[in-house]
Amino acid sequence: MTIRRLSVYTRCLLQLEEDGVKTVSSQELAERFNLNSAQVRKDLAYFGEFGVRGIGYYVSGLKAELQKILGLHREWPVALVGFGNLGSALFHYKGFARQGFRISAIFDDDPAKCNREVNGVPVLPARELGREVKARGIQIGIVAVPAESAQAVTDQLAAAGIKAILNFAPVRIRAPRDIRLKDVDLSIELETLSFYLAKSAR
Amino acid sequence: MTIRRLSVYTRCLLQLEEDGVKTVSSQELAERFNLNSAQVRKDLAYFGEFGVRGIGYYVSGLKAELQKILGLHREWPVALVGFGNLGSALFHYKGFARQGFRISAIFDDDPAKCNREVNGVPVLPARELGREVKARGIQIGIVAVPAESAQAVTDQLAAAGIKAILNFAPVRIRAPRDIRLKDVDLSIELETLSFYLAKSAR
DNA sequence: TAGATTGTTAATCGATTAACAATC
DNA sequence: TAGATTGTTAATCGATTAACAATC
Repeated sequence: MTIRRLSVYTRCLLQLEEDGVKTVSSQELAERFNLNSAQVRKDLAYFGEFGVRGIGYYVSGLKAELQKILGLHREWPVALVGFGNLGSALFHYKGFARQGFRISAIFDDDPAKCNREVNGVPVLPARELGREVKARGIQIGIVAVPAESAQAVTDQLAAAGIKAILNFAPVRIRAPRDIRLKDVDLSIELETLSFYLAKSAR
Repeated sequence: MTIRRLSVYTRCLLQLEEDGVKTVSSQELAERFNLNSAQVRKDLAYFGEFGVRGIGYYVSGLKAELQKILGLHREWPVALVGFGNLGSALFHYKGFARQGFRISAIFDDDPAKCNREVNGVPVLPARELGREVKARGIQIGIVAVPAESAQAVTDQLAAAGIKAILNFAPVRIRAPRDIRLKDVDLSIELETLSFYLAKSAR
C-alpha cells in the first residue's frame, strides 16, 4: 500500500512542478488524497529524510527521489503481447509513457497484424518473442490476449527471461516464482459498485 | 476489502459448480487464495449463516447467496461511453457479461461510429445520452473516453441520473456525492512492478 | 526569536488469525 | 458416538493517527 501511495504522490508532484509550485507540506499532500499528514510523512521518511523542518518538501527534489525509488527515473522497455482492442488501447494509453514505460515491441499471432510498425514500434509474430525480448533487454511484459492463450504467452515470456508480467486476461495464470506477476481485474470494481447499488435497493 | 473478497469467492464458486463440486470448506476456499480459513468464515458469516457445521458450504447455495449480496443475481444494464480501442475492448470483455452486467447502450461523439448496432447494441451520439439512459433505466456508466472529455461525460451521466460510474480515463474526475465513482488506474500496477525491478537492481 | 513543519515515538484503531464451544 | 467444520470470541498483528521534540 505504501508503494501505491508513493506512486500517487509522484504524479501529484509532477503536476505541482508543472504548476510551478516549489515546496509542499505533508499537510497539503495529505489533503489532496484524503490521507493523514502523519501517514504521508511516514511513507516518505521510510525511504530517507527528504523534507526540511519548517519548510516542507522541495517539489522537484522529492519528485526525483520518489521516481528513483519507484524506478521511474529510467525508461523500461516493455513487451506488449496481444494487439487486439485491449492491446491497442494499452498501446495508446497516455499514462504509461508519462512514467517511463516504453512499449518497444508488440507481439500478435494474427499474421494480418504482424510485420509492420505502429508509431515506430514493430508488431511481430509471437514466435519471435523469445529472440526479440532478449535482444532488446525487455524485462516487463504486458499480457493482453484472450483468456485461452494467456497461459501459453506467460510461459513464452517466462522462457524469454522476463522479470515482471502485468496480466489483463481474465484468467488466473501461473508463472515461476522469480517472476513478479500482477493480475489486473477489469471487472472487480464493477462488482463492488453493484454491491452498493444492490444494498441501497434493499 | 471484504466485498472484493466476496467477489473473488463468487467466481471460485461458479467454477466449482461447473466442476460438479457439491460442498466446499472454508479451509479449501482459503487455500485457493492464500487466505486464512478464519477470514473466509468471518467474511461469509458477516452476511448470514451460510455454512453447515461438519460439512462446510453448499456450493450452489453459497454462490446464490453471494450473488444476491453483490447484486449479481440480476442483470444490470450499463452505459458505455467512448467506443475507441478501450471502449471496444471493454465491450467485448468476457468478464462483465458473466457477472450480469449487460452493456445496453454505447455512446460516442464520432459520427462515423454512431447510429449503428454492434452485436445488437446501439451505438448512439453522446447528445442522446440523457434520454437513452433514462428510457433504459441504466444506473451504471463506464467512462472510456480520453482524459480531456472525461469530466464532461461524467457531468452528462450525473445529469442523466446515473448511480455509479467506473472511470477508465487517466484523470481524476469529480461527481456529485450521491454517485459512487470508482477510478480504474491502468498504470499503477505497472509502477509498483517497476519498484520491485528497481529494488532488485539496487 | 517565533512560527512552521519535519521525523519519530507512543497510542489507537481495525483487520487478521488462533482457538474453541457448538453442532452437523 | 467420533470426526469434521462452522460461527464467534479473544489474542495478535500491522497499519493509521496523535503528539511532540527537533530543527529549519
